[in-house]
Amino acid sequence: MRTHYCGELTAQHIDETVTLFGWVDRRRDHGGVVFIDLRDRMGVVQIVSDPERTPESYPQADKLRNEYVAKITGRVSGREGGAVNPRLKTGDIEIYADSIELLNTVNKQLPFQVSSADAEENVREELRLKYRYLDLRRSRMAQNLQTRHSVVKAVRRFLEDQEGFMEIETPILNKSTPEGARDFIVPSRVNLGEWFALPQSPQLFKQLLMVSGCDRYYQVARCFRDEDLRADRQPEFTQLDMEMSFMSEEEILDLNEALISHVFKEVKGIDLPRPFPRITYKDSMERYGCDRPDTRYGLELVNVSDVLADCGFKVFSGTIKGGGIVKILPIPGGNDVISNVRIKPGGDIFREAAEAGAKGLAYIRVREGGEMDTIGAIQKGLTDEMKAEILKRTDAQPGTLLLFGAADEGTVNKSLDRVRQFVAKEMKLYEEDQLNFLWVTEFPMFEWNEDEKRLEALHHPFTAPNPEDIDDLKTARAVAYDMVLNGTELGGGSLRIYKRDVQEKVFAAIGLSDEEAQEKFGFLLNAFEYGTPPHGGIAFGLDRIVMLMTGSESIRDTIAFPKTQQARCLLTDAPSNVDDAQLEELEVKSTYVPKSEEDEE
RNA sequence: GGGCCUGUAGUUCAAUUGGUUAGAGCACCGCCCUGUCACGGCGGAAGUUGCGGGUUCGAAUCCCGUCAGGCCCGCCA
Repeated sequence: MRTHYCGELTAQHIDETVTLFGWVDRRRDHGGVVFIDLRDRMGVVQIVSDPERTPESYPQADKLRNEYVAKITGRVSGREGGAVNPRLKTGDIEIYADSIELLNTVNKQLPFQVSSADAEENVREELRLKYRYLDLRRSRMAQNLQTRHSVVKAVRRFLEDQEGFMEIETPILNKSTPEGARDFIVPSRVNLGEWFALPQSPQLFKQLLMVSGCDRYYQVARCFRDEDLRADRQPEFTQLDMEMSFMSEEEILDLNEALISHVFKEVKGIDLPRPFPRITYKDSMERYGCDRPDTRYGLELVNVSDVLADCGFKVFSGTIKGGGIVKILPIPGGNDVISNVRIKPGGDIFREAAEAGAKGLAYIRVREGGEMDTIGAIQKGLTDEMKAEILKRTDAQPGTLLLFGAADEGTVNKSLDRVRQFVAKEMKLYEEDQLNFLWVTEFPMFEWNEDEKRLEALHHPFTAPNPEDIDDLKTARAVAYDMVLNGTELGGGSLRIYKRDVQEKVFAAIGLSDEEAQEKFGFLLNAFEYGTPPHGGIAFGLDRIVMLMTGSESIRDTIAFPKTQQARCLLTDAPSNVDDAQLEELEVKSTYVPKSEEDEE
């Protein structure tokens, strides 16, 4: 039996006889003495074998190669003087191998090097995913899985042991819901011609659990969305899903700050300052142009529409008269860092703005004494009063570069937000290890969907409207909140509607007829008739949290077996064809025609 | 659906910008070496340059198509 993990041995174990199981991370053969770095999921320890001190094990030690699997029994021995390896956690000790049992060999050339000594080498992700079992042996990925586990463990300890939450599983086979992302659908053999959908979130079930009196529910919940993939989006992902009854918004935010603080303390040893700062959605859009601002740096946007409404520069005044706005992104020190070439068409900063829909980027360079250096048309079009007001509002100092966005509000916000993030990254305005948490609150209930010419729930249609705004639902604020870390949304939630009449009004606002509402959500409306408690909740993206905590660039590096951007599993080659017999039994037939055959017809 | 990037030995990268036999580190195989820890030394094997077509006296390099992977837009309540 194994007595210890390789990576956990220390000087405390000196003179103990231990039995280890692991993989050969590296082998150094000196012709008489052989050193083997044996690795398991806890780390690496050095094994020593030579013909004089360990004659029994030496012939076996000679046969070991990279990634062979071995059982090793031996005595823990302290290292002395220069033999100590301070770079290794187990570097104070080594094991003299009394016996080495070779349990399995590697029979093919390894597709890439697994050893932690080669960790800095960037192996193609395609290969890593095909041989994921080898990739997960590598130290970085093994640590990511460990961190993920530690986060979940900390969440469970906090919610269950300190706060009385209960984990309850909700169904994977569900009724398909309209609104939101595309569903993955599953045919029912028992009910031919009918379909299940995989859950996009356990939203309705967790609300029904509140009706059931479960009071404080959580779940480590797998969710499915059949949409295109990104670095931070997989078709199946994991949410830390919570719902609680009889709690105010304030109490829910406080509990969740405590939860996240607990996780960072347990997993990273970091004490987060509390309470987390808050900003309303409205303020966030005004000051940052987005609803999940990165607050590690300033660069706040300044609205100058009222100042420039009547200015002589037609691009500004015309835009404002046409219902648009003009905002400034002031960049202190930007004059020295950002050349005109980069702001004009063809430049990298222009491109950032243009990709968000901006047609151009007007600019003013603030010089000594508040002199403004800019193109003639702006110079002439602005009065001295306007210039003074701009300097005042932007608090611009000599050296500050003012970038202007002039368009409809959405385009201005989107483009200046992009430029703001781009510039901050390039000017290194923040430290990589900074952690700026933020609550964004008071999201609007709805936004206008131009394509479908109707209101759409911004969060989801079960979100409670702010009681102050109940008279005009269409423009109402919701009691909804997002937790943001360094510009990434970690999670979001809301108080929920728990009265039938309010829920019906919200369905009506998004254009659901009574019949549709009844067909899709009748069970929920019905439940509201039987004593539903006031309740609310939140859901965190576990993959994203782990991504940020491990410094990963993609959530794929936090998931054991992720899909590629084409939504394929390179390891198992899913998805794949199924037998005709399987389809016949389900009375399902594919109408898909491969592209090549289409052309032939 | 769209834009951009990548694909060369098992692997990570080169290849003087279209010019001789496509090179190097690590891995692999063999020999040597008793204190290394990215051990060292000597030698060896290893390539349909993703695939298909084209331009050219000549293509890893240029063009077209295609496949795979990645980043982004759309999409993701």
